[in-house]
Amino acid sequence: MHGRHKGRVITAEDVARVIGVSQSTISRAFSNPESVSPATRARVLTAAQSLGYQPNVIARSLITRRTNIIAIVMANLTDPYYPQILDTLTQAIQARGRQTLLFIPPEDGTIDDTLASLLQYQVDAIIIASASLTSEMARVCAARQTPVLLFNRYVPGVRISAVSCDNVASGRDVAEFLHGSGHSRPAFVSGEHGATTNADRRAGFVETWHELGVRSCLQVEGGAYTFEAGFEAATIIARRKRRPDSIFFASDIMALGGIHALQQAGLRVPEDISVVGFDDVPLASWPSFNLTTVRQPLPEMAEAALDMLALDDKAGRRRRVTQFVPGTLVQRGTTRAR
Amino acid sequence: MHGRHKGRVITAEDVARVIGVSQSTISRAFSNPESVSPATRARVLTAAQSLGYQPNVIARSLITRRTNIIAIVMANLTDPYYPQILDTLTQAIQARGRQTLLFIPPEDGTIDDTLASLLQYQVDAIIIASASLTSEMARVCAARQTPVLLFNRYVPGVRISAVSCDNVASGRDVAEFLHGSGHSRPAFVSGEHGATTNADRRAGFVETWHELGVRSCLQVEGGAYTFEAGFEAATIIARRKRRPDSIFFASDIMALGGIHALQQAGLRVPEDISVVGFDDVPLASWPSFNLTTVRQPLPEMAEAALDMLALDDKAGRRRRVTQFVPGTLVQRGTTRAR
DNA sequence: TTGAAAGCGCTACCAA
DNA sequence: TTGGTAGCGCTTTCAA
Repeated sequence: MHGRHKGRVITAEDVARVIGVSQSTISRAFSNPESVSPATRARVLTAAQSLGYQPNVIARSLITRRTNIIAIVMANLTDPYYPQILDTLTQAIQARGRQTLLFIPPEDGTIDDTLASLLQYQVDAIIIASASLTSEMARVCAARQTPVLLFNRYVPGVRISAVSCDNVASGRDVAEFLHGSGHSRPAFVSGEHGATTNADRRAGFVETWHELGVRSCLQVEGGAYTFEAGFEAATIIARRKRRPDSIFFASDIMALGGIHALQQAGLRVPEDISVVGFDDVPLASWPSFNLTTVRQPLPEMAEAALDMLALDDKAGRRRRVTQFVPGTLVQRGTTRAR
Repeated sequence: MHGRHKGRVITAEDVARVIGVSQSTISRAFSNPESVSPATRARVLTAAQSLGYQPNVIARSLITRRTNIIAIVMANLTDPYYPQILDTLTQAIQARGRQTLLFIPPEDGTIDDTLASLLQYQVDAIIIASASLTSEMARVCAARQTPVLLFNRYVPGVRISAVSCDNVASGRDVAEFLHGSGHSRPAFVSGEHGATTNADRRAGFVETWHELGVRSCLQVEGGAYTFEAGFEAATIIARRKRRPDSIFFASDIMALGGIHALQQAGLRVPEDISVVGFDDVPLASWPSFNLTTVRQPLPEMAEAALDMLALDDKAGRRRRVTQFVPGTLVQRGTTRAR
């Protein structure tokens, strides 16, 4: 008997008529159950069920000024790390009773246009998980009272909320781990140029080796978080006279490309050279890779992000800060003590 | 000067007041520009720009009964094939001026609950790219006039629109290719039990070998589209006395697991045994895998899906059929002529 | 080409 | 606890 009313959508008015109460009562039974007597509520729910009625959340949003929709802006869905982020964030969003609007910005266009069209949808918040945004656009969002948060990155000097893995600390961890297991000739292969993720991982890693008394840390520019970039960087490293005994790649995918290059150059991992990645993407734990890496604390990062957005805080008073969540070194088979 | 009105959101009424026209005119200038004189339209747009006005699409949806939002239901974001689907679909949706609401159904719960909450959001259509749906729920959606489409799967016997790769034909292609390149002892490793994708790939493959006069095609149950399932199936195959000379895995990820198992068993791919996968996920083309596989025509499938949903057809008259789009065999390094 | 007015389905206030 | 009523911001007739 569900909504058999050919084409007509059932409204609260319809339900009200059927059981002889006012439309307001139907509304209250759904949006504020305590304000209706248990008996009435039961009758409403039963009638709604049999008529196939469900509140129209669009109409609700118009008056409450809340859509319960959170936008996620994300390019690069083909990089295996991003789906992980999307999965974690979306599940966290749904766990809080919200829904996810997914935006993939066009490759060429600026993200500002994307954001503008997002704002039309009256989303409650925007989480940007790739690309950045101009300070102009940040101002527009602020004026609209729409909280914006950068996930997995931050923009130094711009006052936008951000949640990121503590990349500096993790870089340190990797350096200390390698040093502690007897390595003394480290190398770092960087990823996307200009990304804070990249710069911070390097900074933590390189500085720590310095503090540990190791003067020279070889640094090779990868240029992108890709298999090919890792491959090429490792090829260069493999050809050096004085080879490093360990390489820290700025991402797992780069590390996998790097390992392939090292093996092609006749080097064994980890016997001849240790390799550490970053992200702990699903592939990293596959037996064929078994990559030592840094796991980003995605669930904690997602929770921190949603907390910062203060979705339930009607006053709209939220902290605008950058929050760093520590990662975890996961030891697998691509490193070994020297 | 963008929307500096502390907290107040700019409405069409505000713009109207500023330039001394009616609110209707503002509305028309945005939703139906031809119905307004060029001069007026220009004034409206200028004023809107400087005030930071943008139409509220929620309010618009309430009256037009179209949200321009399409829901995608997808679990398994960690499997690398699904992000590819999501990416392609979302970009196609955006190219048609719509937005994507992403739903990840809870692992335990039925998809019916998910769909119910989706309908509240008044989405214009629902694309289900993982899991299936009950015929009961299909009826509810039909009553609500919300078109539903299954992507990458179909339910035989249930009248729901569906778009899928032509898995039977691709299974044939693989068989013919292997036969043509001198193989004569084929094996098929199946994936998720009960999935049409799986059954169709097998059917096309096995039947074709029969037609080609090869009686026995070894069939091993993998049970899931996972690395481990492929690994275990290949381990069993490697132990057989009379080994196949080629294995067709129901998915790329399984094939990669299988290759790892074969290599551990001391077999060389493709020298001792050829391997073919399915999907052409990004990893498949990485130099370290270089997997021969079947590429699913995702862009074409996405276009077909959106066409079938007939979003612009106000009459709501849509074909309810299953459409199969042919895939392409991509020859790489895991197969060779015998 | 433009404006006035009705109303989309709901929430929220106030009175009963 | 319930009902009446006034909108939320927009689109869409219908007249002017």
